[in-house]
Amino acid sequence: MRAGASVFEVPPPRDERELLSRALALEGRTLEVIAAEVGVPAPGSGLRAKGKVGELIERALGARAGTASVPDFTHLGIELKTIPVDDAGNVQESTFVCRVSLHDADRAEWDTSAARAKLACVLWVPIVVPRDGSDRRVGRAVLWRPSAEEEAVLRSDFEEIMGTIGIGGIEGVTARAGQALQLRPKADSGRARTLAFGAEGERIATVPRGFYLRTRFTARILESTRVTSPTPIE
Amino acid sequence: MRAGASVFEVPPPRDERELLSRALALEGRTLEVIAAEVGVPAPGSGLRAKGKVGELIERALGARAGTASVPDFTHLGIELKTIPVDDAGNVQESTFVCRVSLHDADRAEWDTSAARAKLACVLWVPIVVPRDGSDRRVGRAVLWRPSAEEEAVLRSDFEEIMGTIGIGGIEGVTARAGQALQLRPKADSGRARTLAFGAEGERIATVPRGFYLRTRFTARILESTRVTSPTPIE
DNA sequence: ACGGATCCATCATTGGATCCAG
DNA sequence: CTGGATCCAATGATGGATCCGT
Repeated sequence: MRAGASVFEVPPPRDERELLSRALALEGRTLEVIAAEVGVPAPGSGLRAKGKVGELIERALGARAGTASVPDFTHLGIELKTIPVDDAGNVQESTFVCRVSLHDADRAEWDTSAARAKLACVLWVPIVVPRDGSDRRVGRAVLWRPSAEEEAVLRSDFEEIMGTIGIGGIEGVTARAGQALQLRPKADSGRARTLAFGAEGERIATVPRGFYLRTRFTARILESTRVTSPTPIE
Repeated sequence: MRAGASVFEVPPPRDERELLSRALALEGRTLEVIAAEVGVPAPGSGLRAKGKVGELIERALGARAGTASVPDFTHLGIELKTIPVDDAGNVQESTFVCRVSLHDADRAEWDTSAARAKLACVLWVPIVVPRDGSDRRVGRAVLWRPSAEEEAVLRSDFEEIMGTIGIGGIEGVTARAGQALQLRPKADSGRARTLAFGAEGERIATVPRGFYLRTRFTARILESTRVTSPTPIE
């Protein structure tokens, strides 16, 4: 217990096994309980809490959220993502992946992209949000690496979207493009602007964008490892 | 040309081939043109036209719609269904199959049901409804008989729904039941009533119901024979 | 009441906008 | 400006209601 360090601070996990085992140990605990254990105020529900949950779980697993420029478990090559699910385990939201640089999209390649690096290995920690408004709890964590099929879809989406941006078509790209990966605004407001190029090569100012995983893509990842299978015939 | 008969009257088709060939020949024609050819006023678009389109196509194919108690192509064992689709060929609506007798549902069996008979062989005639409001046209007709898999789904839905009604559970059956076949009101208004039985065997008055095919089930039937495949990866 | 269907208010989905801390 | 995400108004899907002619 050194001066200046919280008595509750969790050390970084030494390896993948330790990280996963810690994450699995959180299953069933409410966010309030976990917050108390790591010594931070409990994140409020709803407003004023975006991003707080992710930071709480990072801290609980030893990522020392918000204290340095080295987030998540970079030393293990693992990305942490919390993901809201309902009582039945259904994924409720899309997942932010990374920002997209619009001004040099013509040189982007999937194999060397930030998107691919972020998605190479993800520790998914479901946050169960009960419909009746009772306390949020942690669900069963899943450590995921894309299958060949999944990566093929991601690559295809990436190339389609970046290709369109690369030829000056950013203004024609909506969140409807992409089976798994989609492009959406990533800014504090719709008035934020960043540099891009138009169809004639002219400089244009447009809202910053980021890649997101569609809800249904993440849903499949979590379903494939769920204990009770809902057997969807359709 | 006999007295009393329309000069435009189409004779009944002699066989399946002739019927299908006539239906395929309608592809691309607008409803207005077909109406003029068979000598009836063009069905209005939207309101005041429910059912009119089906009767127009019946007449154009030789079913003599609305003139007798023998509709469709009973002599060939073929049911005609017009089905609205958008410009891209996407099915827009569910399809009425038949009314359901609620008071003797406990004795109903799929093999001898009106629903199975109606769906044994269907000539689907797509009606293309352009989004821009331009004239409706006939699409490419499809003659369909359920595959073993399709019939298994239909049978399962039928048995589940009729089973529930049979034990007095009609008031618990909503249009959410059934993968392919669903039960919905079939009446001129929500105040119409017919005889059924409740959970204690008591007589109850409830809104008349009918079987309908879900939009997505019909969509698959038409997709499976569509020339240009949209390649849905998901 | 039956047989031909479509209409439309309500619910579910989701694309685009936004929130917070460092 | 970045990394952590959720919010919510507008669009889409569909369950229940309805329309017409015989």
